[in-house]
Amino acid sequence: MTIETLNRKDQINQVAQNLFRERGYAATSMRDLAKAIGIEAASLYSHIKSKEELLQNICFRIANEFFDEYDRVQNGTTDPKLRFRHAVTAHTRVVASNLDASSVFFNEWRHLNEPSLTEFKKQRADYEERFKALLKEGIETGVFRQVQVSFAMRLVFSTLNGIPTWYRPDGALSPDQIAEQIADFLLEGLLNK
Amino acid sequence: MTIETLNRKDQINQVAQNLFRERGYAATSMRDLAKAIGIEAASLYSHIKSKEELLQNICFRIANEFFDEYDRVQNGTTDPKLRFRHAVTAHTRVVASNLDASSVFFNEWRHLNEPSLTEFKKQRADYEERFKALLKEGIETGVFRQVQVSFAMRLVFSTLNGIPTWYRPDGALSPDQIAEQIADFLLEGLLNK
DNA sequence: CCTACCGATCGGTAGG
DNA sequence: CCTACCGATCGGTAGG
Repeated sequence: MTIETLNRKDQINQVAQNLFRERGYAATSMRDLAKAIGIEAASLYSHIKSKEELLQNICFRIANEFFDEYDRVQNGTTDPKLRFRHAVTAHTRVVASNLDASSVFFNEWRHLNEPSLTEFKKQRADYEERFKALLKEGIETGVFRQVQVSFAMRLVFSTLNGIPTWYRPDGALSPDQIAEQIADFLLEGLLNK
Repeated sequence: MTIETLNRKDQINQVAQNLFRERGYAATSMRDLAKAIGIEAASLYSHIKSKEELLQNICFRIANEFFDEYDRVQNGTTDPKLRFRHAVTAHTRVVASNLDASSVFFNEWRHLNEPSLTEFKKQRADYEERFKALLKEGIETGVFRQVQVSFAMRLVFSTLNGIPTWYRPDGALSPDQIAEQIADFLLEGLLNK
């Protein structure tokens, strides 16, 4: 594999991320993708195997980033409040640094075929369990209120996974800044107490 | 228009809501829809004008429900904290009572064509402004913390609009119960203070 | 990376 | 509500 085809392959993946996010996977044709790159649709298949392979690459790459970043920030931290805060900022960092790909991860995974679909759901459930464990830890140590763990986990992820719907990297807030503010919001709420 | 075709039309709209939610608008064919009902695809067009008309009906019906329910609960309330709480519970009630349709409203609106697309965005922006006004009111009266209004509004809607991803009506919590708990979560946060 | 092409499927219409 | 059908477009392959 030459350097030229490697670069072209990266370009295909990047443009696919953007189109899948903007129009949705099903509404994006391979001809749309080829046109955005400037080649013929048939030429795409010199670099990739199928349309679904593009979706798989996006979904599992982001899944890996979530796990890697989580492990990185949890390493050595024991304080429940800080552990939760680090998990939130790690997740936010991955989302804010991969807006196209994370949007596809959140919204287009249902178009995966088996066995990828089952594997995807499994990894997502494993990741969610990590956040549930953090919430449980915080409640048992009295740091968090007596919330229902599964319910709180869903609300936390709703907040975090909604980031691509409004965050613009050219805006006033950097990824680290929104990560801090989202953590504050989840921990403190809106009330002035 | 006979009673039979009216019922059939309602049935088409209801099944379309469900399929558009489960598979996405673009990935749902008119043949899928017809098959789920038990008629031929061509027969759908005795009751509806086009596939997009189905999407328009869903999106604008839900938009109207959001406005109507908001107006209903705000009527007469002046306390900032209560006004916000009522807005959250009203929104949650509409979502939890229309899980299929509200999912389509949140995720499939981009498939609307002009001029519906512009009209949809306008109505959504108007609705969001109402929540921003409530947040601003709460901050100015010292009830809420000094959060950035636009940012807080986005986080609130992320939480509320994520409901269809996890809420199951056959679960332990009723729509009114989750509405209360979500309002608590948004106001109080996670910390045990 | 292209031209040429494949069978399948799409939203929708004509006519009854 | 059906049969029969339309032109357009889909993901992908053969062969160079």
